Amino acid sequence: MLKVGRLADYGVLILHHLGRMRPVRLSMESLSEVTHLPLPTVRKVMKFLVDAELVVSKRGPNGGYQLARPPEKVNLAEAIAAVEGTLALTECCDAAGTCEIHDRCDLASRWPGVNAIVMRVLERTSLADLDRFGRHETHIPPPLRELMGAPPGGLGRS
Amino acid sequence: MLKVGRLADYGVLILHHLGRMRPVRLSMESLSEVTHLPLPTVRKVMKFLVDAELVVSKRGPNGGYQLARPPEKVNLAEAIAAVEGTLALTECCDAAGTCEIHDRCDLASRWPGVNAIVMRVLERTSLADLDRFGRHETHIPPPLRELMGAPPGGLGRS
DNA sequence: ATAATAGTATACCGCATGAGTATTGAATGC
DNA sequence: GCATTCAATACTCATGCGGTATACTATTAT
Repeated sequence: MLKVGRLADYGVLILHHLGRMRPVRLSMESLSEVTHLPLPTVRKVMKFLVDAELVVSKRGPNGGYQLARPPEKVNLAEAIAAVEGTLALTECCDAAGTCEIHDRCDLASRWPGVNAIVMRVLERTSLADLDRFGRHETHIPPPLRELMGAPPGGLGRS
Repeated sequence: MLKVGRLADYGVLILHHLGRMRPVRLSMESLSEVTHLPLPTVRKVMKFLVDAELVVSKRGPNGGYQLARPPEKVNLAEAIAAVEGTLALTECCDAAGTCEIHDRCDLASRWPGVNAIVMRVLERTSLADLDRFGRHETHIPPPLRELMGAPPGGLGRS
């Protein structure tokens, strides 16, 4: 189903909210309330986000979390990766992949390319870009348009 | 981890192979051998591919499967969807979604937009395009370049 | 200093999902 | 009618993931 796990989804949701609230600091409890997610779940997610340095935390009374960077500078790829680890469409794409067929598979060398493209789509979509997506229209963030307009032969890094 | 299931991966592998062999007809047993996948697994996958009308089957002696369309006309989105059902990054994107937060979620209306873009990337990448992906370079299939509405004359790469 | 606040770290459970397998049935062609 | 090959169903099993509980540590206001 090509899905991102719920926790990662929650992560994006929380990051997005923190982005809108910046630079206000929000406690886990506040986040739990505003997102309607159970507190223990929020706890779990926040740990990932802190480890990934996407949010900064402060303890004590009046502590809480705030987005480490402006929302334009946080992309979906890193948000998802923070929670779920390396993004990999297939095992072939994962560094720690353990596909038994790998050696004899015609596609083992092809999947990473596909993976890279999907990744870039996510990389070039920021938390701020999310606000521009409506339910039915497909707004395309400028950085993405640029990506796809790249000359044949691939872009940038290889 | 944003992954596609193994069965779907197998599906693409098989479709790709059928594409290269077209219009030769291949039995499940042959497919099992050439892909190094267990026969029962191939059976399972083929059912999905037939139901989705991506391959046509023929029974009896000298029966087998062949790709229903030329490989340029079969894209990754439908290949994956054939095995895994509707592609949906999150529950919000799924028609049959049952997200408890949905009503109160800030992003419920935004995810489908992101989903749509990723989908298009997959839609515009055909089985034939796979051959153009090398391990380390990121070739972008022409239909994909065109997709994002790149201004005429194209843009320099980032 | 102390208490209240709030983040940090672990450890556990149960269920849903998906991978893999086996068996039996139906169609085709010689 | 018999060999061949696909079709359909049903089942097991393990893994992963979502969800939860609990105890601990750090910070700061007063």
